[in-house]
Amino acid sequence: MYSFINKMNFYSCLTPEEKTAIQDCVDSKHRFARGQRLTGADEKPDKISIVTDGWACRFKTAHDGTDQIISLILPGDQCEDLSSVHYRPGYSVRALSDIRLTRLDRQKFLSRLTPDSGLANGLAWSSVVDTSMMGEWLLNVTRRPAAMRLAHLLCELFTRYAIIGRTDDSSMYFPLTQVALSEALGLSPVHLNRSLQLLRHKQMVSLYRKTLTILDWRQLAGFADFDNRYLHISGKLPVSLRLAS
Amino acid sequence: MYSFINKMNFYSCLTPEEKTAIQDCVDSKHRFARGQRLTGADEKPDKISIVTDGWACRFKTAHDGTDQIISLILPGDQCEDLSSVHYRPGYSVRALSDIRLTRLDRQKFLSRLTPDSGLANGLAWSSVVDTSMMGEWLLNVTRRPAAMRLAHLLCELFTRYAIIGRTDDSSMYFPLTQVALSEALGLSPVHLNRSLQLLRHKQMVSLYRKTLTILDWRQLAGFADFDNRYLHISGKLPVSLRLAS
DNA sequence: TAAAATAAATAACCCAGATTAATAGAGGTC
DNA sequence: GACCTCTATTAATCTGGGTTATTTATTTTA
Repeated sequence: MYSFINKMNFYSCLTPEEKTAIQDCVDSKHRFARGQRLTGADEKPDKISIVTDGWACRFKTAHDGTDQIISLILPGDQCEDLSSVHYRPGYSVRALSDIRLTRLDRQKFLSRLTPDSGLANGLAWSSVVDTSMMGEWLLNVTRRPAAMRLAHLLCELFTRYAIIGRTDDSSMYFPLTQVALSEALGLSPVHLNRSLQLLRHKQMVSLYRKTLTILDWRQLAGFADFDNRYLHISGKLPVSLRLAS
Repeated sequence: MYSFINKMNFYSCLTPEEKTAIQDCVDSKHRFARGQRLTGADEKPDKISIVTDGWACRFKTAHDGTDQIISLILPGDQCEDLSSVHYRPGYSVRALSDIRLTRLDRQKFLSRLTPDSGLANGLAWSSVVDTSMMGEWLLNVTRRPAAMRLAHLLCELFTRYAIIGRTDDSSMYFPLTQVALSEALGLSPVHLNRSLQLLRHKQMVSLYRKTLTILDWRQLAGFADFDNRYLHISGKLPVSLRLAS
């Protein structure tokens, strides 16, 4: 649960009481294996699910049966928009690695949300960032050529992972298969592989056995035209990542 | 202002007091000519801008200077996410036709937003729908081939226009140039034109002099794989549009 | 109403990325 | 450790959609 509390605390500023209040909302803990579906597009979630370890994604299935990943869920992220908690979300959620998940009691949780609590503020921020990331995702997928698109996603993920304090120097855990990456980027797996080879040959990244290493952040971010402002993290970033673009 | 009140009333249910309260928040009215920029990506809007007549769009500019339209703003829609009102939005807003715009005083408006007012509820819905539309937009742009993509957008727009009561039988005002359409769909103008010709030859639509006519809704919606559930309009739709796919 | 500017339509050619197929690693599993 | 499955890699070929260019409406402006 710390991952979630930390995230809220990052965007806002929680009082100690609020932190324990979140703990009090914990309903249950679960594990899911990679590939398992957590929620369907038609279900209305009655709990709030938070991934505490591992990666998941929201995705939509197209007319031809292929999936488009519309956002990636890292530790501390909710599986569904909080705002959409009453409605069918229109997307499904799937585990991209083995994951641990904590469910919060929706009723209890919402009752904590007095309008100007730090928690409400943190959630509002988090929702702003979600929307903003989705806009950038759209730009990425429609306007950038394949290798640049991949580079941009890697920059985003490394930055997000750094924010939650899980990067190790210039490396990070990276459980996405190339197929998952291709579903996220709207590319064929074959072409995704070609693009990855390109980034490798240019000595920008290394990706091997679920470990991503950024070999040259400046070059990668420049190549990707990565501008982290859309993540709304302003000053709270390690110095090494500030050289963006 | 009725357009906005109607929209809120569609998603929620406003008391007469709430309706006049919205009126009281009106700060100023403006007109903009087609092509004018209303807001930049870096400005924090201190008013809430609502388009009362005409069309606008949110767009982001890519590395190569081309624009990607990320959502279309029809009469009654806000120019910016309400939730992002404190932050740089990350996109710009541009008029796609001559438009009229009403600005609300942000302070006054937000003070009306007691948590369980009909207005707060309407805004929450509206934000859910915005996010949902964006997800579908992403799917549309990454997974559907050009003609289908265009057909899907036309279905969405016709449905949204029907909801706000501005369609005339099977026709509607449609001010988008082919260039604007191509920016929305992530296609080149040339290929957009080819795709439009296809829909015309198949007798699905006619588009001439800013008037779009749906010649065969069933065929168009089927061809586009259009499923209006993502618009969250459930029962409130004219019978003629319910045959969706 | 003529001239200028903008939008639409079409043709010819090109290319980024898709598709198909075949091979080679890696991880699991019994 | 032999077998099976999933993942990654690479090559060969194809195609949807891009690019460039030209012509023909429409609109707008003067």
